[in-house]
Amino acid sequence: MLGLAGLLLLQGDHLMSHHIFKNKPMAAEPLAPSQGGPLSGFNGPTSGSRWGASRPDYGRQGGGGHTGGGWGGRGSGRGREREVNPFGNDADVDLEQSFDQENTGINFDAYEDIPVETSGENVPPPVNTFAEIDLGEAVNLNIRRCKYVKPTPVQRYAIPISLAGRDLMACAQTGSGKTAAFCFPIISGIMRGNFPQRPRGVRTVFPLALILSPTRELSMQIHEEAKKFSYQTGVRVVVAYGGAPINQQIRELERGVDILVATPGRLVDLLERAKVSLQLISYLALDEADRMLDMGFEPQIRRIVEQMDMPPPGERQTMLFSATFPREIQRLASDFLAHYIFLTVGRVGSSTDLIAQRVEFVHDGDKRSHLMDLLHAQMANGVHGKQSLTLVFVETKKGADALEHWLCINGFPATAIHGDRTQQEREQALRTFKRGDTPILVATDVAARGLDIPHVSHVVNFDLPNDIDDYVHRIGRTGRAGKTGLATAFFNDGNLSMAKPLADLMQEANQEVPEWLTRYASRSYGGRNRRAGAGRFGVRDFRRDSSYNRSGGGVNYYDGGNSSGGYGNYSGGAYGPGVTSAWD
DNA sequence: AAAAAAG
Repeated sequence: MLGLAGLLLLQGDHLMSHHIFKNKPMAAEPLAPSQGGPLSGFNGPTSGSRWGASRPDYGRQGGGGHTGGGWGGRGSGRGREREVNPFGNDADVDLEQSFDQENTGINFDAYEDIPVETSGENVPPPVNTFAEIDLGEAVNLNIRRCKYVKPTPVQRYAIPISLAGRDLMACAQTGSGKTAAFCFPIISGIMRGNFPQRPRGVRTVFPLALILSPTRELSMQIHEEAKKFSYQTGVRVVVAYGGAPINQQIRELERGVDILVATPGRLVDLLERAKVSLQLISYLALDEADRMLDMGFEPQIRRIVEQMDMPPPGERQTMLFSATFPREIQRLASDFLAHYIFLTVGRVGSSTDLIAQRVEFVHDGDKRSHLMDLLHAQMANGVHGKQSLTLVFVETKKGADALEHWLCINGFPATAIHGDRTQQEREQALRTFKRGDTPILVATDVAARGLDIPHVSHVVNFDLPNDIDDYVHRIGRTGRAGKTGLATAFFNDGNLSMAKPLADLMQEANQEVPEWLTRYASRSYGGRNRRAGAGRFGVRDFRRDSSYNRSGGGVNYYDGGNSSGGYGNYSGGAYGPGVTSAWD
């Protein structure tokens, strides 16, 4: 390890003789403010210098070659195999069109009303268009290839914050466009930054950015997206997760990695094998942080972030994303972030129009035949096949297998995804489902959050979850990208604790609440699902409430200028199933 | 209680 560090320093010093060494995580002395870089930039103006200084250098040599960041570095002797085009063959179709002329049929108005609040010191103002953000030509091209027309609310706020080098605690739902929000600044920062030449000839790799996410499929999805965003930028993205052959992943890593997307368990494994060093991490993004803690990942995450060789807060840029903001996440935020900006994005109010929610009283023994009725009705309506997928959530892995089998022997092409299936089976299930070969997917909560599967027109809560947040996440798998969706829940005496939160949620979403459910709700069982003081945003910056903000600053806290307009129009719906976007 | 994630 010491030898490695020495080698690294040596190479770094060598590099410094030709280049401004802006980004030096290992340096003991603080960075000069004028050098900007992702590690400073806390005081507004310095962030500008970063751009100014790099601009002449920026643009690089067209495709692939670039200075500083990038996996090969200059003059790398490594063969540069052709980068697979993640957009397919028609990548450059429509590139002539300008941003504002494109129309992909997405219901953009759905995003106008979403309330956004920021707090913290010197919050950079939000942008309204991608054109206002200087992400660079290559990334701009990819934004257009992705057919992104304008930034989602979380992107409008988070990207400028991140580009200014600030740490970010963002409370946003899946589907709000988070992935792009943290990927764009990371990619652009890596392209522009000058990073030390990474040592070659050693078996350890030194990524510059790390993105952690709770499930393997989510990591895969982030990887897919990040590859699109970084196409032809020379920035290399590699994914590592469990259940897949580690040696293959190690080989991928050894071919070079700038951005590493990983699940915590596999990353710890790679770190223990010294295949990966976090010494040069300049950007750290934790996605679905609350989910990761729910899953008991806190020890692994703390191990990765605090007990390995990652630069401390302030020397790296950290972005923490979480749908909720309970105490444990607040602790994580104060431990992992430095002078962070707090950003909270309300749920998409208008998307309540996009998901029709139904609840039916079904005894456990009747669920199968009831599901069959639903599926038959769906087929009678001619909605099946690729354009209309049905996602059925169940409580247990065993239940998932059983239901899948039962559907299959009854002539319904179904597959299943859960944690007891092999990774191969899981990926295969997702593939055949997406393709429409098996238009019915039976899933446990492994598929509840974050997964973006186009054309899911019906989510069936065969077994209701015990947590209303999980319900919101599940039904959010439909009604995406401005399309309408249907969510059906089977309710019975086993779901009494869900009666009130479910009835409240549906009411707020302007859904018809069955009279029998209202009756159950009024009896108010259980208290676990109360969402205390959630209000319009569900969460608030806890620093406002306590003595945390000891500097007594807070001058700009809840600075009206940084809040989006349209609160007046926002029709409550704090728990609306705000999970629609074309952009996550 | 169940789910997820390292074998």
